[in-house]
Formats: sequence, structure tokens, C-alpha cells
Amino acid sequence: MERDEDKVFKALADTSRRNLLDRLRHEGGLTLGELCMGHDMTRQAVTKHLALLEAANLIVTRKQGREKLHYLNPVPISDIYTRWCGKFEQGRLQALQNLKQALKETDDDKA
Amino acid sequence: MERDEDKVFKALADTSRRNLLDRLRHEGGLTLGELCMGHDMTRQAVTKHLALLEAANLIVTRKQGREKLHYLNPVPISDIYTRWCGKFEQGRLQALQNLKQALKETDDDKA
DNA sequence: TTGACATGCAACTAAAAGGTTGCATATTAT
DNA sequence: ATAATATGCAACCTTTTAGTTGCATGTCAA
Repeated sequence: MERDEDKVFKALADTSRRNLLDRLRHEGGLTLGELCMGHDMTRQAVTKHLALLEAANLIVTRKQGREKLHYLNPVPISDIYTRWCGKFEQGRLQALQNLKQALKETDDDKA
Repeated sequence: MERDEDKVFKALADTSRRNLLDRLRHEGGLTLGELCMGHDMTRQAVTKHLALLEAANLIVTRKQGREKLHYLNPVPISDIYTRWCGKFEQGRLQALQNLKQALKETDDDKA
């Protein structure tokens, strides 16, 4: 079983895909052709990236005639953001405390 | 050139590594041996995961005798969290607006 | 209808990722 | 010293990923 969370993290792991998301965040409704411009890849490579992003529910598409329009769906990122990063944010102070303590003990060793 | 951001995203892309971070967030200073427990992998596999996490600066280590203690460093996640997710958070409403508009136009087509 | 345009699908290749086994090294305890 | 413990390093294997090329399909315009 592959969790959705995992799909999202994997989708975000590639620079090209993050760039695609950046562009769609800035301007929704771009076609495949438009998304291909300015990338050093073939159209098919971009298609695959978009497929992964769609599978992770990070983008949503709409067919209009022979064109396919792409929209960013920010919800999964927001979910990760609150659920996982938030979890880390809660543990952040504790973790920093651990680190500081560890460094302090290292100093004690030297002294 | 491989950016730090990329290392962090790639490090977060694996479930096992996220689990390791979870454990270190909950309890700092665990040794390699301790981190191996409860994982269906060899010690060497865990070592590799930890190496990636350390390269991404997500964990910090301290050598104590023959043991190696591991600590979560929450800073890079916090950076991503504010810089990249925050960027998306800013674009979130716009993106949702794009989506709603797109769906509306789809309805108009039907009507 | 015919040509041009936008996208879809499939087979293939190269490189990276995740994991293994085997052996080496360093530290602690007896 | 020696044995046990904790970790490090390297070669190797398998699967996944990122990309390619080639061809098919669907839509628009003349």
C-alpha cells in the first residue's frame, strides 16, 4: 500500500516538478505545451512529471478542446504542511534543546 | 550544482527516513543500533539513510566512545516550511481561486 | 477532407536509489 | 591480551526514476 503522503513527498522530490508547481501557482490553466517551454526536456518528459503530480493530487486538469489545462491544487501541500511539518514544528523546540544539550556535553568533555 | 533544498526534499522523499526523523524528534541522542531496532532492514541500510539525512543537514551526530549519537536538526525543515511551503501558502488562495474558476467554466460548458 | 497542431501511449535506455553481503576498524569489558 | 560490541567501508544486485524516440489519436482550421 502506497500512502498519499508518500506520493506527495516523492512528487516534491524532483526539482523539475517543483518548478512546474511554481509556475502553476503563479499562473493557473497552462497547457502542456506552455508548461514545456523553458524546460530542457522533451514534451513527453514533462507529461510524465505532470502525471506524477496529478497522481499525487497536486495538480488538477481540465480538457478544453484539444488542449489540457493544468491547475495547482494546493490542498495536499497544505495538508503536509500542517500535519507533518506542524508535527515537526511542535517538536522543534525539544529537538533544539536536545542539540544544545548535546553540544554542551561535548564542551564538558573538552573541559 | 545540487542545492541544499533539493537534498532536503530528496531526503524527505523516503518513508523510512521520515520514520527515522520521527523517532529522533521524539527522542534525541539515539545510537545507530537503537535506530535499527524495529526496522525491517539491515544496519547498513539504516546507516545509508542516516548518511543522507546528515548530508541534508537534517540530523547532527556526536561520537561518544564507540557509539554515535544522532540528533534531529529541525532547522532545514523549518526553512523549507517557511520558504517553500510559505511561498505556496501565499499562492494558495490564488490557486484555489483558479481552480474554482476552472470548475465554474466547466459547469458553464455543460449548461 | 486534408493538413497542422496538441496531446496520448509504449518500448527502450541510463542512471540513481534502496538494499544486501562481507570484511575492516575502533572501543569497551573481562 | 582477547572477546564482544558498535560502527565504517566497499562491492554488488535489483528496482525505480527520469529521460528518450517513435508512432497513434483527437481536434481545429482552411
